[in-house]
Amino acid sequence: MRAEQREATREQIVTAALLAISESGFNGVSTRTIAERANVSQGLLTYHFKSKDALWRAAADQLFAIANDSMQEVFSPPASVEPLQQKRNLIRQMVYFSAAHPEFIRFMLEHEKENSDRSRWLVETHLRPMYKKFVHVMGDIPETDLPHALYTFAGASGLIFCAPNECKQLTGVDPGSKAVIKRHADYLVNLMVPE
Amino acid sequence: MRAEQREATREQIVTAALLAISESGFNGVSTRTIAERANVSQGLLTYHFKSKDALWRAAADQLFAIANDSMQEVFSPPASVEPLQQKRNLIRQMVYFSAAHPEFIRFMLEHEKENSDRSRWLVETHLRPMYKKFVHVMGDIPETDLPHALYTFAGASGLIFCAPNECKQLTGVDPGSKAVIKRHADYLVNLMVPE
DNA sequence: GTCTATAATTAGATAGAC
DNA sequence: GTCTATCTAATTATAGAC
Repeated sequence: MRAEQREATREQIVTAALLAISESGFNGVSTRTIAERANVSQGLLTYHFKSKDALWRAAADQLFAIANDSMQEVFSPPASVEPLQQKRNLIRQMVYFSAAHPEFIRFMLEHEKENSDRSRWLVETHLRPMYKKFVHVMGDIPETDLPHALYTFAGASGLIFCAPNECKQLTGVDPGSKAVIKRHADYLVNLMVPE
Repeated sequence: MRAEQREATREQIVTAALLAISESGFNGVSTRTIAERANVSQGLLTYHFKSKDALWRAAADQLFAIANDSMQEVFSPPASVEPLQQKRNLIRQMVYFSAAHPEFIRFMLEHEKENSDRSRWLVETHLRPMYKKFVHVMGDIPETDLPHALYTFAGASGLIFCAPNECKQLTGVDPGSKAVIKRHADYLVNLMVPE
Protein backbone atom coordinates (compact mmCIF):
# COMPACT_ATOMS: atom_id res chain seq x y z
CA MET A 1 0.00 0.00 0.00
CA ARG A 2 0.96 3.59 -0.58
CA ALA A 3 0.16 4.50 3.02
CA GLU A 4 2.51 1.81 4.33
CA GLN A 5 5.35 2.93 2.08
CA ARG A 6 4.73 6.50 3.11
CA GLU A 7 4.93 5.56 6.78
CA ALA A 8 8.06 3.49 6.21
CA THR A 9 9.81 6.34 4.46
CA ARG A 10 8.79 8.80 7.14
CA GLU A 11 10.13 6.54 9.87
CA GLN A 12 13.39 6.08 7.97
CA ILE A 13 13.80 9.84 7.88
CA VAL A 14 12.79 10.34 11.51
CA THR A 15 15.19 7.66 12.73
CA ALA A 16 18.04 9.15 10.73
CA ALA A 17 17.19 12.60 12.07
CA LEU A 18 16.98 11.38 15.67
CA LEU A 19 20.39 9.71 15.57
CA ALA A 20 22.08 12.51 13.65
CA ILE A 21 20.68 15.28 15.85
CA SER A 22 21.63 13.35 18.97
CA GLU A 23 25.18 13.03 17.72
CA SER A 24 25.78 16.53 16.41
CA GLY A 25 22.98 18.69 17.74
CA PHE A 26 20.18 20.44 15.88
CA ASN A 27 22.38 23.10 14.31
CA GLY A 28 25.29 20.71 14.00
CA VAL A 29 23.69 18.47 11.41
CA SER A 30 22.40 19.44 7.98
CA THR A 31 19.19 18.21 6.41
CA ARG A 32 21.34 16.87 3.58
CA THR A 33 23.28 14.68 5.99
CA ILE A 34 20.02 13.41 7.47
CA ALA A 35 18.69 12.71 3.98
CA GLU A 36 21.84 10.78 3.05
CA ARG A 37 21.55 8.69 6.22
CA ALA A 38 17.94 7.90 5.36
CA ASN A 39 18.83 7.18 1.72
CA VAL A 40 16.41 9.76 0.38
CA SER A 41 16.80 13.12 -1.29
CA GLN A 42 17.02 16.32 0.69
CA GLY A 43 13.88 17.66 -0.93
CA LEU A 44 11.84 14.77 0.41
CA LEU A 45 12.39 15.95 3.96
CA THR A 46 10.55 19.16 3.23
CA TYR A 47 7.73 17.21 1.62
CA HIS A 48 7.14 14.92 4.62
CA PHE A 49 8.00 17.46 7.30
CA LYS A 50 7.42 21.11 6.66
CA SER A 51 10.64 22.29 8.27
CA LYS A 52 13.74 21.12 10.08
CA ASP A 53 12.03 22.19 13.29
CA ALA A 54 9.02 19.97 12.60
CA LEU A 55 11.36 17.08 11.83
CA TRP A 56 13.00 17.61 15.22
CA ARG A 57 9.59 17.29 16.90
CA ALA A 58 8.86 14.08 15.03
CA ALA A 59 12.22 12.76 16.19
CA ALA A 60 11.36 13.66 19.79
CA ASP A 61 8.01 11.87 19.47
CA GLN A 62 9.74 8.73 18.26
CA LEU A 63 12.39 8.93 20.98
CA PHE A 64 9.84 9.05 23.79
CA ALA A 65 7.69 6.37 22.20
CA ILE A 66 10.70 4.07 22.36
CA ALA A 67 11.64 5.19 25.87
CA ASN A 68 8.16 4.75 27.31
CA ASP A 69 7.89 1.35 25.72
CA SER A 70 11.20 0.28 27.17
CA MET A 71 10.49 1.58 30.66
CA GLN A 72 6.83 0.54 30.84
CA GLU A 73 7.36 -2.55 32.98
CA VAL A 74 9.51 -0.94 35.66
CA PHE A 75 7.28 2.14 35.73
CA SER A 76 4.17 0.03 36.40
CA PRO A 77 5.40 -2.84 38.55
CA PRO A 78 2.94 -5.36 40.05
CA ALA A 79 2.16 -4.60 43.69
CA SER A 80 3.75 -7.89 44.66
CA VAL A 81 7.23 -6.45 43.99
CA GLU A 82 8.78 -4.88 47.06
CA PRO A 83 9.51 -1.09 46.84
CA LEU A 84 13.24 -1.67 47.28
CA GLN A 85 13.25 -4.26 44.53
CA GLN A 86 11.21 -1.88 42.34
CA LYS A 87 14.00 0.69 42.64
CA ARG A 88 16.67 -1.88 41.85
CA ASN A 89 14.73 -2.96 38.79
CA LEU A 90 14.26 0.67 37.74
CA ILE A 91 17.98 1.40 37.85
CA ARG A 92 18.84 -1.81 36.05
CA GLN A 93 16.36 -1.03 33.29
CA MET A 94 17.66 2.55 33.02
CA VAL A 95 21.11 1.10 32.36
CA TYR A 96 19.86 -1.32 29.71
CA PHE A 97 17.78 1.38 28.07
CA SER A 98 20.65 3.88 28.05
CA ALA A 99 22.93 1.25 26.56
CA ALA A 100 20.44 0.46 23.79
CA HIS A 101 19.53 4.11 23.22
CA PRO A 102 22.35 6.47 24.17
CA GLU A 103 20.67 8.97 21.87
CA PHE A 104 18.11 9.62 24.63
CA ILE A 105 20.45 11.47 26.97
CA ARG A 106 22.26 13.09 24.05
CA PHE A 107 18.99 14.38 22.62
CA MET A 108 17.87 15.66 26.01
CA LEU A 109 21.15 17.50 26.52
CA GLU A 110 21.02 18.97 23.06
CA HIS A 111 17.69 20.75 23.43
CA GLU A 112 18.76 22.61 26.56
CA LYS A 113 20.61 25.55 25.04
CA GLU A 114 19.59 25.51 21.41
CA ASN A 115 16.09 26.90 21.49
CA SER A 116 13.75 27.53 24.37
CA ASP A 117 10.58 26.97 22.34
CA ARG A 118 11.58 23.43 21.50
CA SER A 119 12.85 22.98 25.05
CA ARG A 120 9.60 23.95 26.74
CA TRP A 121 7.57 21.84 24.35
CA LEU A 122 9.75 18.81 25.00
CA VAL A 123 9.50 19.06 28.78
CA GLU A 124 5.74 19.56 28.89
CA THR A 125 4.83 17.12 26.15
CA HIS A 126 7.13 14.24 26.86
CA LEU A 127 9.39 14.59 29.87
CA ARG A 128 6.86 15.53 32.54
CA PRO A 129 4.63 12.47 32.07
CA MET A 130 7.74 10.28 32.33
CA TYR A 131 8.95 12.11 35.43
CA LYS A 132 5.62 11.46 37.14
CA LYS A 133 6.08 7.74 36.65
CA PHE A 134 9.62 7.97 37.99
CA VAL A 135 8.37 9.80 41.07
CA HIS A 136 5.74 7.16 41.60
CA VAL A 137 8.31 4.38 41.79
CA MET A 138 10.67 6.45 43.93
CA GLY A 139 7.75 7.75 45.97
CA ASP A 140 8.96 6.90 49.46
CA ILE A 141 12.15 8.96 49.40
CA PRO A 142 12.07 12.58 50.62
CA GLU A 143 10.39 14.83 48.09
CA THR A 144 13.33 17.23 47.96
CA ASP A 145 15.57 14.36 46.91
CA LEU A 146 13.50 13.46 43.84
CA PRO A 147 15.12 15.87 41.37
CA HIS A 148 18.56 14.86 42.62
CA ALA A 149 17.67 11.19 42.34
CA LEU A 150 16.40 11.62 38.78
CA TYR A 151 19.51 13.26 37.38
CA THR A 152 21.79 11.08 39.50
CA PHE A 153 20.22 7.90 38.20
CA ALA A 154 20.08 9.17 34.63
CA GLY A 155 23.65 10.40 34.61
CA ALA A 156 25.07 7.42 36.42
CA SER A 157 23.18 5.00 34.19
CA GLY A 158 23.80 6.60 30.87
CA LEU A 159 26.93 8.73 30.60
CA ILE A 160 29.24 5.79 29.92
CA PHE A 161 27.13 4.81 26.90
CA CYS A 162 27.16 8.37 25.58
CA ALA A 163 30.94 8.27 25.25
CA PRO A 164 31.71 4.72 24.10
CA ASN A 165 34.69 5.59 21.93
CA GLU A 166 36.24 7.73 24.59
CA CYS A 167 35.66 5.06 27.24
CA LYS A 168 37.16 2.35 25.04
CA GLN A 169 40.21 4.41 24.20
CA LEU A 170 40.69 5.62 27.77
CA THR A 171 40.03 2.46 29.78
CA GLY A 172 40.03 -0.40 27.28
CA VAL A 173 36.49 -1.19 28.35
CA ASP A 174 33.92 -1.24 25.52
CA PRO A 175 30.50 0.00 26.71
CA GLY A 176 29.01 -1.63 23.63
CA SER A 177 29.67 -5.15 24.91
CA LYS A 178 26.94 -7.07 26.71
CA ALA A 179 29.25 -8.06 29.55
CA VAL A 180 30.14 -4.43 30.23
CA ILE A 181 26.50 -3.36 30.15
CA LYS A 182 25.62 -6.03 32.69
CA ARG A 183 28.61 -5.07 34.84
CA HIS A 184 27.54 -1.42 34.81
CA ALA A 185 24.02 -2.41 35.85
CA ASP A 186 25.31 -4.64 38.66
CA TYR A 187 27.73 -1.99 39.82
CA LEU A 188 25.09 0.74 39.92
CA VAL A 189 22.30 -1.28 41.49
CA ASN A 190 24.53 -2.45 44.34
CA LEU A 191 26.05 0.99 44.79
CA MET A 192 22.85 3.02 44.84
CA VAL A 193 20.21 0.63 46.22
CA PRO A 194 22.02 -2.06 48.21
CA GLU A 195 19.86 -4.93 49.43
CA MET B 1 51.94 45.95 26.89
CA ARG B 2 51.10 44.55 23.49
CA ALA B 3 51.77 40.99 24.64
CA GLU B 4 49.31 41.35 27.50
CA GLN B 5 46.59 42.74 25.27
CA ARG B 6 47.25 39.98 22.79
CA GLU B 7 46.88 37.36 25.49
CA ALA B 8 43.73 38.99 26.87
CA THR B 9 42.10 39.01 23.45
CA ARG B 10 43.09 35.42 22.79
CA GLU B 11 41.60 34.31 26.07
CA GLN B 12 38.39 36.23 25.38
CA ILE B 13 38.06 34.34 22.11
CA VAL B 14 38.96 30.97 23.62
CA THR B 15 36.46 31.37 26.45
CA ALA B 16 33.71 32.35 24.04
CA ALA B 17 34.59 29.38 21.84
CA LEU B 18 34.64 26.95 24.75
CA LEU B 19 31.21 27.97 26.01
CA ALA B 20 29.65 28.18 22.57
CA ILE B 21 31.04 24.83 21.41
CA SER B 22 29.94 23.18 24.66
CA GLU B 23 26.43 24.48 24.14
CA SER B 24 25.94 23.78 20.47
CA GLY B 25 28.74 21.47 19.39
CA PHE B 26 31.64 22.10 17.04
CA ASN B 27 29.54 22.06 13.88
CA GLY B 28 26.60 23.63 15.65
CA VAL B 29 28.25 26.98 16.25
CA SER B 30 29.68 29.38 13.68
CA THR B 31 32.92 31.29 14.00
CA ARG B 32 30.85 34.43 13.54
CA THR B 33 28.77 33.59 16.59
CA ILE B 34 31.92 32.93 18.60
CA ALA B 35 33.37 36.24 17.44
CA GLU B 36 30.21 38.09 18.49
CA ARG B 37 30.34 36.49 21.94
CA ALA B 38 33.97 37.56 22.28
CA ASN B 39 33.20 41.06 20.98
CA VAL B 40 35.72 40.81 18.16
CA SER B 41 35.46 40.48 14.41
CA GLN B 42 35.26 37.12 12.71
CA GLY B 43 38.48 37.76 10.83
CA LEU B 44 40.39 38.08 14.09
CA LEU B 45 39.73 34.45 14.92
CA THR B 46 41.67 33.37 11.85
CA TYR B 47 44.49 35.72 12.79
CA HIS B 48 44.95 34.34 16.31
CA PHE B 49 44.05 30.74 15.52
CA LYS B 50 44.72 29.37 12.08
CA SER B 51 41.46 27.44 11.81
CA LYS B 52 38.28 26.56 13.67
CA ASP B 53 39.88 23.23 14.48
CA ALA B 54 42.87 24.93 16.11
CA LEU B 55 40.50 27.13 18.10
CA TRP B 56 38.77 23.99 19.35
CA ARG B 57 42.12 22.67 20.61
CA ALA B 58 42.85 25.93 22.40
CA ALA B 59 39.42 25.69 24.03
CA ALA B 60 40.17 22.15 25.17
CA ASP B 61 43.50 23.30 26.63
CA GLN B 62 41.75 26.00 28.61
CA LEU B 63 39.02 23.63 29.77
CA PHE B 64 41.47 21.12 31.21
CA ALA B 65 43.63 23.83 32.76
CA ILE B 66 40.56 24.94 34.70
CA ALA B 67 39.54 21.38 35.54
CA ASN B 68 42.96 20.32 36.78
CA ASP B 69 43.22 23.44 38.86
CA SER B 70 39.84 22.83 40.43
CA MET B 71 40.46 19.14 41.14
CA GLN B 72 44.08 19.46 42.26
CA GLU B 73 43.42 19.26 45.99
CA VAL B 74 41.21 16.17 45.93
CA PHE B 75 43.49 14.44 43.42
CA SER B 76 46.53 14.92 45.66
CA PRO B 77 45.18 14.62 49.19
CA PRO B 78 47.52 14.58 52.20
CA ALA B 79 48.20 11.07 53.48
CA SER B 80 46.51 11.99 56.73
CA VAL B 81 43.10 11.88 55.03
CA GLU B 82 41.46 8.45 55.24
CA PRO B 83 40.82 6.69 51.87
CA LEU B 84 37.06 6.69 52.47
CA GLN B 85 37.11 10.39 53.25
CA GLN B 86 39.25 10.99 50.14
CA LYS B 87 36.51 9.44 48.01
CA ARG B 88 33.83 11.49 49.72
CA ASN B 89 35.86 14.64 49.12
CA LEU B 90 36.42 13.64 45.49
CA ILE B 91 32.72 13.23 44.80
CA ARG B 92 31.87 16.45 46.57
CA GLN B 93 34.45 18.36 44.56
CA MET B 94 33.22 16.76 41.32
CA VAL B 95 29.77 18.14 42.10
CA TYR B 96 31.07 21.64 42.82
CA PHE B 97 33.25 21.60 39.73
CA SER B 98 30.43 20.37 37.51
CA ALA B 99 28.15 23.05 38.90
CA ALA B 100 30.70 25.78 38.21
CA HIS B 101 31.70 24.34 34.83
CA PRO B 102 28.91 22.35 33.21
CA GLU B 103 30.72 22.97 29.95
CA PHE B 104 33.19 20.25 30.91
CA ILE B 105 30.81 17.32 30.48
CA ARG B 106 29.14 19.00 27.53
CA PHE B 107 32.46 19.49 25.77
CA MET B 108 33.50 15.90 26.49
CA LEU B 109 30.25 14.56 25.08
CA GLU B 110 30.51 16.74 22.03
CA HIS B 111 33.85 15.45 20.81
CA GLU B 112 32.72 11.83 20.82
CA LYS B 113 30.98 11.59 17.48
CA GLU B 114 32.12 14.69 15.65
CA ASN B 115 35.63 13.84 14.61
CA SER B 116 37.90 11.01 15.64
CA ASP B 117 41.12 12.99 15.19
CA ARG B 118 40.07 15.57 17.72
CA SER B 119 38.67 12.82 19.90
CA ARG B 120 41.89 10.81 20.07
CA TRP B 121 43.96 13.92 20.69
CA LEU B 122 41.70 14.99 23.55
CA VAL B 123 41.82 11.64 25.31
CA GLU B 124 45.58 11.20 25.06
CA THR B 125 46.54 14.80 25.74
CA HIS B 126 44.16 15.75 28.49
CA LEU B 127 41.80 13.04 29.69
CA ARG B 128 44.27 10.22 30.34
CA PRO B 129 46.45 12.17 32.78
CA MET B 130 43.32 13.14 34.68
CA TYR B 131 42.02 9.57 34.70
CA LYS B 132 45.28 8.38 36.26
CA LYS B 133 44.76 10.74 39.16
CA PHE B 134 41.18 9.55 39.55
CA VAL B 135 42.37 5.94 39.61
CA HIS B 136 44.93 6.81 42.25
CA VAL B 137 42.30 8.14 44.63
CA MET B 138 39.91 5.27 43.90
CA GLY B 139 42.79 2.80 43.94
CA ASP B 140 41.43 0.29 46.44
CA ILE B 141 38.29 -0.65 44.56
CA PRO B 142 38.41 -3.59 42.10
CA GLU B 143 40.22 -2.64 38.91
CA THR B 144 37.33 -3.74 36.71
CA ASP B 145 35.08 -1.30 38.54
CA LEU B 146 37.22 1.75 37.78
CA PRO B 147 35.73 2.65 34.38
CA HIS B 148 32.24 2.16 35.80
CA ALA B 149 33.08 4.31 38.80
CA LEU B 150 34.47 7.09 36.62
CA TYR B 151 31.43 7.48 34.40
CA THR B 152 29.05 6.85 37.28
CA PHE B 153 30.60 9.60 39.38
CA ALA B 154 30.90 11.98 36.44
CA GLY B 155 27.34 11.41 35.25
CA ALA B 156 25.80 11.46 38.70
CA SER B 157 27.72 14.59 39.66
CA GLY B 158 27.24 16.60 36.54
CA LEU B 159 24.17 15.77 34.49
CA ILE B 160 21.82 17.92 36.57
CA PHE B 161 24.01 20.98 35.89
CA CYS B 162 24.10 20.25 32.16
CA ALA B 163 20.33 20.66 31.96
CA PRO B 164 19.53 23.50 34.37
CA ASN B 165 16.63 24.97 32.40
CA GLU B 166 15.04 21.60 31.90
CA CYS B 167 15.48 20.72 35.59
CA LYS B 168 14.01 24.02 36.70
CA GLN B 169 11.02 23.73 34.41
CA LEU B 170 10.44 20.06 35.22
CA THR B 171 10.98 19.98 38.98
CA GLY B 172 11.02 23.59 40.11
CA VAL B 173 14.51 23.03 41.47
CA ASP B 174 17.17 25.43 40.13
CA PRO B 175 20.57 23.72 39.81
CA GLY B 176 22.15 27.16 39.65
CA SER B 177 21.36 27.92 43.28
CA LYS B 178 23.99 27.32 45.94
CA ALA B 179 21.58 25.45 48.18
CA VAL B 180 20.71 23.01 45.42
CA ILE B 181 24.37 22.46 44.57
CA LYS B 182 25.12 21.64 48.20
CA ARG B 183 22.09 19.36 48.40
CA HIS B 184 23.22 17.49 45.33
CA ALA B 185 26.68 17.03 46.82
CA ASP B 186 25.25 15.82 50.13
CA TYR B 187 22.84 13.49 48.40
CA LEU B 188 25.52 11.94 46.21
CA VAL B 189 28.23 11.59 48.84
CA ASN B 190 25.90 9.82 51.24
CA LEU B 191 24.42 7.67 48.50
CA MET B 192 27.65 6.51 46.90
CA VAL B 193 30.19 6.54 49.74
CA PRO B 194 28.26 6.27 53.02
CA GLU B 195 30.34 6.68 56.16
C1' DG C 1 5.71 10.22 -3.49
C1' DT C 2 10.29 11.12 -4.94
C1' DC C 3 13.81 13.45 -7.40
C1' DT C 4 16.61 17.34 -9.50
C1' DA C 5 17.44 22.17 -9.89
C1' DT C 6 17.79 26.39 -7.78
C1' DA C 7 17.00 30.68 -4.80
C1' DA C 8 18.40 33.08 -0.76
C1' DT C 9 21.23 32.76 3.26
C1' DT C 10 25.10 31.54 5.98
C1' DA C 11 29.39 29.02 6.56
C1' DG C 12 34.91 29.13 7.12
C1' DA C 13 38.89 31.17 5.33
C1' DT C 14 41.51 34.87 2.86
C1' DA C 15 43.09 39.67 1.42
C1' DG C 16 43.94 44.13 2.18
C1' DA C 17 43.00 48.76 4.68
C1' DC C 18 44.35 51.04 8.85
C1' DG D 1 46.54 43.65 16.12
C1' DT D 2 42.00 44.47 14.46
C1' DC D 3 38.45 45.35 11.12
C1' DT D 4 35.86 45.26 6.62
C1' DA D 5 35.16 43.17 2.31
C1' DT D 6 34.93 39.17 -0.31
C1' DC D 7 35.63 34.38 -2.15
C1' DT D 8 33.99 29.65 -2.39
C1' DA D 9 31.32 26.20 -0.45
C1' DA D 10 27.42 24.60 2.16
C1' DT D 11 23.03 25.62 4.30
C1' DT D 12 17.43 25.50 4.34
C1' DA D 13 13.59 25.89 1.76
C1' DT D 14 11.13 26.11 -2.67
C1' DA D 15 9.62 24.92 -7.53
C1' DG D 16 8.80 21.97 -10.96
C1' DA D 17 9.73 17.41 -13.64
C1' DC D 18 8.37 12.66 -13.51
